[in-house]
Amino acid sequence: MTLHPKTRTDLQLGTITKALTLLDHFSSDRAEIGLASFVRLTGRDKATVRRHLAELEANGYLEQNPDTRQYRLGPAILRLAGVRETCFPLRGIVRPIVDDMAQRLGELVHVALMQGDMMSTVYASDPKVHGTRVIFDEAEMLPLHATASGLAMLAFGPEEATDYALAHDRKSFAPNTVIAKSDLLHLVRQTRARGYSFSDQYFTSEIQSHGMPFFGPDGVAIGTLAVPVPQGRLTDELRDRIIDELRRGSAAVTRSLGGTLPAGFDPT
Amino acid sequence: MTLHPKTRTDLQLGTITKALTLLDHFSSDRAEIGLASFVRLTGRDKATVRRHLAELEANGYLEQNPDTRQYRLGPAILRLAGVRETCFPLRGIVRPIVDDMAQRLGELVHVALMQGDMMSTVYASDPKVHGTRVIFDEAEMLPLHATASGLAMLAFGPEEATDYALAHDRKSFAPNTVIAKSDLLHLVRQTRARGYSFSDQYFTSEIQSHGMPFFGPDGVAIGTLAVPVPQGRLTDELRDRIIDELRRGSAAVTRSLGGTLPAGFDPT
DNA sequence: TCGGTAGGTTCATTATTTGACACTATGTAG
DNA sequence: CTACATAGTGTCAAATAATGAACCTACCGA
Repeated sequence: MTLHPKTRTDLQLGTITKALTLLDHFSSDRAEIGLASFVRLTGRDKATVRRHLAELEANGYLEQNPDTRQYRLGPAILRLAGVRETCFPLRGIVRPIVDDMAQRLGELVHVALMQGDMMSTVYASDPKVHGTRVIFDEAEMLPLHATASGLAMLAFGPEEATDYALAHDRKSFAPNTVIAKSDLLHLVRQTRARGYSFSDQYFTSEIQSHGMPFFGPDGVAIGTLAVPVPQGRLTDELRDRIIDELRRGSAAVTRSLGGTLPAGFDPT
Repeated sequence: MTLHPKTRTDLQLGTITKALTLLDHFSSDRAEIGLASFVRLTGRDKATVRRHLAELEANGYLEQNPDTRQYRLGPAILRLAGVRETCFPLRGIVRPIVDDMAQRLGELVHVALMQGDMMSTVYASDPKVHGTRVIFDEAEMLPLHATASGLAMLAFGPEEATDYALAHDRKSFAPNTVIAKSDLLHLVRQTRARGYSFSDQYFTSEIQSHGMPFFGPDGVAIGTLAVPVPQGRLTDELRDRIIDELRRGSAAVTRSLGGTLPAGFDPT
C-alpha cells in the first residue's frame, strides 16, 4: 500500500472527461459557444477541441446553429433527462412539497443536489407575491463554501466533500464570502450544531439565505432545501417560519425519497 | 502472437463516443444497469467499460446506487437539460400547441425530434378521454423506417437521413413493418406527395398513426408531430380531423421556432 | 465444498489522442 | 484594399491514454 494520501494533483483527465467538460461551459448566459471561444475557455488545442465537439455533436449532445456555426446543447440531453426523471422522479417528488412551502412562506424555495464539488439546482419555486424578488438562475452551479445550500451539504453530506472544500482554494463571490479555512470550519460546526445553515450575503449581495439538507438511505445528505430572502425583509418572525418550513420540508423530501434522517438530526 | 482476426465491423469509434454510447442503454425499462450487463450489452472488455463508467460518474452523468452497485443516470444531465430548455425552450414552445391539439382531438399527440438515425420524444400530450389509450414510453427512441414520425422525417428531413435509412438494415417491430427498400421508398414518396405520413401498425400492433413534420429556418424538417390511435377507433372523420390538426400544429410550431415551411409543403 | 455470478483492480503493450503548424475559406470593420 | 476575426481541414511525430488478459474479492445457492 502506498501511503500517498489523496495527493493526486487531481488532473489526470481522460479523454472522456475532457470532452464532457466542454459541456459544462454552457449556462443560461452562454447558450451558444463557438470553436474559438472553447479554445480560449479550455486552453486546449483547436484541432483537439474541434474533434471533441464533432464527436459530441455526432452523439446528439451538441448541435450547431446553422447560422452562427456556434454550438449549443443538443437533444440527446433532453432524452436522457426524461429517462432519468421517469426512473428517479426527484423533481416530480420534490415539486409539490416545495411549492407548498413557497406558498406558505411567500418566498422563493430552492432545491439543489450535490454534484461533484458544486451543487446544481433541481427545482425552484417562486410564489411571486413580493415586488422585490430573488433573481435566480436555475442553471447556475452553486459553490459549496459560499451558499446556504453548500454549507448545509458540508455539514451533513459525505466527508469527502468537506475535505475537498477545505483543501482547495475558495473563490470569493461577494464582500462577505468566507474564505479562510478556520472560519469555514467554524461555520460548518455551527451549522451541524443548530441543524440549519445561514448565509449572510456570502454568495450574492443583499441576499440572506437559510438552508437545510435532505438525506439518502444511509443518512448522508444528498441535497438541500434553501430559502433566499432579500436583505431587510428577514425579520425574526420570518426566520422562525423559514426554519420551521425547512424542517418539515426536509423530513418530507427525505421520506418521499426513501431516505432516513441521521441520528443527530432531529427536526423537532 | 495470437490472432483472432478481428472481425471489426464497426466504424472507428472514438473513446468519447464509446463512453456516451453507454448512456444510450438506459430507458424507462432499464433504469439501472450493472457492470456485467454493460459488458454484455456492449461486447467490450470489462476493464474498459468500468473505466468509462467511472469517468462518466466522476462527471455526474452517472451515479451508482449504493445498494445494488448498479449505475443510473446522474444529476449532471438534469442540469444540462435545464440549460438547454432555458436557452432553447422547444418543449415549452411546443407544449401549449400540442396540448390544444390533444384536447380538441381527444387523442394522444406526440412531438419528436430528429436525433442521429432515430427520433426522440420531446413531449407527449394525453387528453385521457378514452378508456383505451395508447401506451407511450416517452423515453423510447423511435426508428425512422417504422413510425409515422420517422416517415415524415424521411420525406421532409435532411437527405442524409433518408440515405442512411435506405442504406442500412431495418429491424422489424410488428408484422406490418416495412423492410424492403423499394416499399420504403414508395412510402416516402407517397408521404411527400400528400404531405403527411401514415403508419398502419408498422411499429406497434393495433396502433395506426399519422405524422407531419415541422421545419427549421432552412425549410428542412427538424422534428415531427404525430397522432397514434388505437386500431378500430380511426374513422374517416377522425382521420380528417387529425390531418387538419396536424396541418395547423405543424405550421404553428414551425412559426414559433422561427422556421419556414418549404415551398412544396402547403398546409392548405 | 464447489461453481457461478457479480464488481473491481493491475500492468505491460499498443494504438489512439494530441498539439504544433500550415493552409483554406468566410465574414467584417477600417 | 488590408487586417483580423471566425470555422474548419490536414499532416505527422511524440506522448499519453486506452486497452484486455489475468487476477482478486465477495456474494449466492446447491
